[in-house]
Amino acid sequence: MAALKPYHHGDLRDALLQAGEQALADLPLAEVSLREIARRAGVSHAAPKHHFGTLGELLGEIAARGFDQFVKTLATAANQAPEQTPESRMHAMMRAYLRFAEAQPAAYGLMFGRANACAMTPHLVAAKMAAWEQLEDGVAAIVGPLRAVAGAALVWSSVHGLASLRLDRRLPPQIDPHQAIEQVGRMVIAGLRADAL
Amino acid sequence: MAALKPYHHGDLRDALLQAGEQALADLPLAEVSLREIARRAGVSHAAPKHHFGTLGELLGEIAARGFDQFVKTLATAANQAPEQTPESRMHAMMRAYLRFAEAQPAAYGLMFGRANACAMTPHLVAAKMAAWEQLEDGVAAIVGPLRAVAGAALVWSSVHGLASLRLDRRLPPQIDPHQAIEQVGRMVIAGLRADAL
DNA sequence: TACCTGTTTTTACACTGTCAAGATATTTTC
DNA sequence: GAAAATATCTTGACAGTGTAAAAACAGGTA
Repeated sequence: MAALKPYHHGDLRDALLQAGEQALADLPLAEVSLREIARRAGVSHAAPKHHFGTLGELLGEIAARGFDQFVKTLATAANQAPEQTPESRMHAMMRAYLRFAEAQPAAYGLMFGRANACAMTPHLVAAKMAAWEQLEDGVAAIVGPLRAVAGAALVWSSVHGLASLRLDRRLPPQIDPHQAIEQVGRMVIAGLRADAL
Repeated sequence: MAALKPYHHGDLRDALLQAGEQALADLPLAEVSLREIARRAGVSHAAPKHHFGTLGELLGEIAARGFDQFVKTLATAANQAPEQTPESRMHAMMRAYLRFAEAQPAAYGLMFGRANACAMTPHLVAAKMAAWEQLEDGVAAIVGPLRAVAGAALVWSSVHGLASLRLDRRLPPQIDPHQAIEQVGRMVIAGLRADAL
């Protein structure tokens, strides 16, 4: 149906998001420009303006999609954990978190990195909240609801720290991140249980 | 002695670094441009070229200076810890780490944030290594040298994660970071000791 | 003096995000 | 169906960026 170059793209909004994700995967973040994304989508450099006011909002929407996928990934990881104890589920989520960061470093950078890049679109706010609540629920299953907030801060901090040090290549070379996540996971959970006593 | 506008600045390299640090403190990172720094130093926009090839190297040098200060700050914090046990010294360093990040968010962002911004100048590499070794020594005093690497990964990850979530305002509002660092510190040290058994 | 070397400015280029105005398609209304 | 209104996309422009090359200037040296 679509002619070779119809004036109206038909689904440009989604095409821009996909082009943006692809660009994020191919290029360093600094080179992902509005014009580059438009180029990849085959439209003029000002075409995104109508669908996303600014570059920040476009990236914000991409980050929001990333969070949606992130939540699903962690949920299935927890559900497929070998033993269905709270601790085992939590450790599985931590592993999945690191794998997600490694598999989609660009999206992860947008989602958790310095927020300069993307704007806080409503979708992004909601998706981020969902991710936090998922984590807090998992922690609450170990330490109880009262200590869930602080415990979630520990879990998120440590895994996020490991992942972001890893992505920024700021880990000393002798550290293998997958080995580290095993030990970090054990220690964090031990720390949680110690505090729950 | 210095005339109002001597053609040769005399100490432009250092003046640029200071102007850069000031700019980092005043403006969001995205607005800290080479030209802005040059403007603040009162020189033409191409003057930095000769002292620092590119913007990345200028920022890299600023980051390196940040690491130098960082190492000193953590060392004095450890030495002033109330009890001079390894655990108490480590907890003091973790608190100092968070305070440093809060006091100098821009420098911290350069030092630990996504590395896109600054180039890996030799000074930066060395200063970063020094910081890591300082941390690893502190952990080794708790868990022994064999487990120091993994333990340091845990400590660095968790504190860096907390600090960066904090700076990016990605912590849910009910969390006070100073309260969190107390609990996170306790849990991390408990986790270290549990793993050391 | 004249020359050489290190700094700084000037000028230029390609690129960016965003805006305003125009062109074109789709939808709505009559 | 025709006309008018609206949504979508393009063109062109502006101020800003990083970086490079060439020109202007200062200081030291012979």
